[in-house]
Amino acid sequence: MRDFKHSLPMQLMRAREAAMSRFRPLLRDHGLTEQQWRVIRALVDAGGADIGELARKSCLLAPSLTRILQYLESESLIKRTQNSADNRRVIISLTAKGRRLFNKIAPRLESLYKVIEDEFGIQRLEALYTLLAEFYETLEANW
Amino acid sequence: MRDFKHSLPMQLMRAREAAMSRFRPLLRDHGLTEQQWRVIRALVDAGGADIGELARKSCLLAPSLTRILQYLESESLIKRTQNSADNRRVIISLTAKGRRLFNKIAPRLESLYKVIEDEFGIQRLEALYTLLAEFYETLEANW
DNA sequence: TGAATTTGTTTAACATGATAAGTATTATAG
DNA sequence: CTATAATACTTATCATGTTAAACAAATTCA
Repeated sequence: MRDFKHSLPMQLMRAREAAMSRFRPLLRDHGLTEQQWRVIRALVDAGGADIGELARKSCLLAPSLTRILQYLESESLIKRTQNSADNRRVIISLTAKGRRLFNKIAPRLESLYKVIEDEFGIQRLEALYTLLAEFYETLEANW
Repeated sequence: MRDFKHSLPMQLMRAREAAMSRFRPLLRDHGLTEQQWRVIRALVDAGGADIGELARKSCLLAPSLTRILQYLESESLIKRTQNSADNRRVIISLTAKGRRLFNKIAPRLESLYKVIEDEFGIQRLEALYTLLAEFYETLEANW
């Protein structure tokens, strides 16, 4: 069998962890987990989205997102609006407090990101992006 | 700020999930989670290892590994041996039952893996491996 | 030697991952 | 119309992720 270290899911995980271990402390300093941050960031991008869309954008499963939104709402970082056209749907958006938190964290994360760009090189990073995008598009297309 | 979809940890996660979603059902059919499988596979590779080594090889945090080993031991898939030279260390190894389970699952996973190789192309897959390895080596070296 | 430190592992607590099942609302077929 | 199916979301349950702290055995060092 293939060498264990030569397992793709493993390699992807290691690479991700190498990057995240640099970002997590900053998020933690602001009382956020990585996943809570993904939700906030997706909301900035979308400017309001129903929960299904938010789950796709933030790469979270619906049950996880449900719990995360309960917490973020309790912290007044997000708010819910009912969609009158479809009462099943709930529209989520950031509060002013949520936006302020984003604005505080985003530039610092960006700085950490630039360090990685410098260390690894923008060209190689772009090559990696491209391969990764092609990879999951290939796999999802043929499924 | 960088486009959200253009976030490296996100891309790595998507790619990993695209691959894992093909493997997980098989593992599940055999009553194993992805992480339990990683431990079994690491043990086949190492043929017996203490918990720290096992944690590194399987990319699991010690607390997770502790719980996983408790489960695998309750299923008689692994066994513990005390290291007489250092009573803090516990040596973990597979039981015959554990090895049999590995032998049953491994070739089927390998088949699924080959499908991915065919879809994405071995060359591109190798290129991806190389970039990923370089990426986390760069990040860990400078940390 | 023996107090202080380090190392290997486990426990605790809370958040998330993963699957299945439940609930309410909307869409669809007959 | 209305029984049925599909959709959007939540709840439930168990396993793992993450951090901090506890614990015991080994090491260091005054």
